[in-house]
Amino acid sequence: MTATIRDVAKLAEVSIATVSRVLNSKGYVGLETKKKIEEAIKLLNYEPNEVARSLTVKKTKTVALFVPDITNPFFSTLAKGAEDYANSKGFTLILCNYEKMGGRKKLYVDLLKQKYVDGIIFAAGALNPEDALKIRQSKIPMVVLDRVPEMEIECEILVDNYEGAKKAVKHLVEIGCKKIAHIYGPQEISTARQRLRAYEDAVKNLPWYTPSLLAPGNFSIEGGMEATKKLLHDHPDLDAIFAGNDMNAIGALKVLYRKGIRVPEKVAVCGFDGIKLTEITTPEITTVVQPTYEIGKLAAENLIHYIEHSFFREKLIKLDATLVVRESTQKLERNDET
Amino acid sequence: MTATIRDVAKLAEVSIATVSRVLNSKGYVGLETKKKIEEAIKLLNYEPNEVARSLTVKKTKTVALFVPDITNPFFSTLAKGAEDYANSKGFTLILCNYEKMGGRKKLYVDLLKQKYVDGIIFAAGALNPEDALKIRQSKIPMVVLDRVPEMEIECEILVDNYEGAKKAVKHLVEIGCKKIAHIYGPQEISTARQRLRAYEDAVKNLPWYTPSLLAPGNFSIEGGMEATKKLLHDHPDLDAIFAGNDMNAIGALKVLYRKGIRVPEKVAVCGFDGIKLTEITTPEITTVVQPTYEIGKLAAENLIHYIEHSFFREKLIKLDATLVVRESTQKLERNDET
DNA sequence: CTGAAAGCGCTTACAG
DNA sequence: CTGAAAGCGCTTACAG
Repeated sequence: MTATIRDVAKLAEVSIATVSRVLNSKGYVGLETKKKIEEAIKLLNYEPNEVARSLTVKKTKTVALFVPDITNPFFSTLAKGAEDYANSKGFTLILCNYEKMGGRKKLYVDLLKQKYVDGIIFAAGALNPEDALKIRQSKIPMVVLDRVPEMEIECEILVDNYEGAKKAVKHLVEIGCKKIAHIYGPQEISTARQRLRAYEDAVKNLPWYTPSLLAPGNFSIEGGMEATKKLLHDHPDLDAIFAGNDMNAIGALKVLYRKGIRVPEKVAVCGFDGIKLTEITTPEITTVVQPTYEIGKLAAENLIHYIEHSFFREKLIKLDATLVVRESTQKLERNDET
Repeated sequence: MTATIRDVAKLAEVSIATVSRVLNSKGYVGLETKKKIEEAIKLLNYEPNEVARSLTVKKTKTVALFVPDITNPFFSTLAKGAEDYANSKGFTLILCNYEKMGGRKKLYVDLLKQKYVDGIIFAAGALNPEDALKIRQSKIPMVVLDRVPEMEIECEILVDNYEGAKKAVKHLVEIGCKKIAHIYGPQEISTARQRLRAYEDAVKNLPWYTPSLLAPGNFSIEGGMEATKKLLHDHPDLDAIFAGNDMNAIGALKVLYRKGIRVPEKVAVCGFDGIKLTEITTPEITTVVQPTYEIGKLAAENLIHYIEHSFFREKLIKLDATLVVRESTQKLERNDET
């Protein structure tokens, strides 16, 4: 049916070992024989069988990406960054959603190991220590886009969530907000913890601060809506919401709009992540932008570098998040005209 | 290192052939021997090597999903539907973005073939006849979520875009719109063509209709913005926009808002697809909802059924799109109170 | 019911 | 510079 290396060898009148050498440009091959072999390859339209190759070299040029939910724009752009790079290197990317996967997660990793997946990228999210350990034991190289407590990771890519969040809260203070609430994300996720901590550090000594200005938003639109309702109920006079992520901010915006509370005049809103959606809402949302596509790309880049050279180029990559001010916090500042 | 079938055989004091039989629950195996083997497997923590297995059975329990852009919410929820199902069947899903892939597309398919990918799902988008043919020649089974001109596809999943679009335009007419523009999508995509045709059929005999009420929007937010600007320029009196997809509608909304044109009072807006975003904008967008997650799931389901049984359960699956009326077209109807 | 042997399509020392 | 042979870890007829 499809040609094999044996067919090529026969046609070129050489051994399969020699064909293999030219295929992998490895070891010496006479110029003449090389020509003959290349012709045969062309003639037969031969393409090496990657599965057979994988069986002997134990590599598949395949990496897996675990995300909590590909449906979240943050993760889909991350995925795109990773996939684009992987593809450019001849790698193939396996998508794994692990939200509420429960026991499946272990199985998934086992399956990947059985398939000789070369490496795994683990995006931020509930990678708890146990899971991490399990994956670690599988010996599959991984890069992690989140801090995993009490565990040495070979390669992490970390965005400075703390500083990013601090910038956001400071900004809100600077524009004159006097009662800033925070919708926090799942506390098993380190980024959510950092953002919360930055908020607390920034406001704990301010006169108006009270812990009831905190509400959980589960990093989702719905969660953001619930949290906002609760916050407004407890603090009708709040004048700003620092949302744990953009989805929360969008939820907040929605509730505020429904209640007829004007943004930013009455309540300013700031998000985190910098997903594209924040540019299309009305008003557009001020947010702390992460280099999301870049993160995905870097993750793939470092992982593939490891796969090909057996060492990580960088052990820890730190990136900054930058505050992008938009309409949702244009409260007191007015520089429309000069 | 890791245990192989040989280790299991040795420990259980049988041949590897017998181990293979219990592994695949295929062929007769004595109860006693089976027990012994199962114990050995447990003891050694043995897990079969899928790559070796693939080499002989020529199947990998892997499917690929081609999408133009995973970053578009429509495709990410489609991907989730496909991945969830694939995973539930022990399959693994490879993500392929093919937007502007150019020559890469062929290579990608070749690569997948070399890797023994069992099947491909091709989402709507620029699957032009040439590409389709190339893929077809690869003999990899595929399900296509789009109409491919002049080509027999083994399994297609089609949403009735024509009827869906018709419902949308009729709705706009019914609420009293007298000058309805349409932002159309890339005409190499059949769904875009169908939506355009439905619009034309619905309005071509109405007195106000003129072809300049059409503008291309490229199915993107930016494209929707451009188109809207152009339409407003040419027709300051237009009172409704039927956008080719939700991204276009979001773009339209944005431009209208910036220009201070109220939606829906002055201009009604209707989208297509039913991505989640349409629920979070202000106003919420009326749209023609496709069963997106379901489409992804059905695609995976039919493809995997084919892979496992060598025939497609259904050759053609037709689904309906339903109009969901929301704020952006609440122009004349008012049923807040009874 | 079970085993020996061939084979899937490659790569990799090892000789020469 | 090139080839014969072993091996990667399975499955699958074929005997028995």
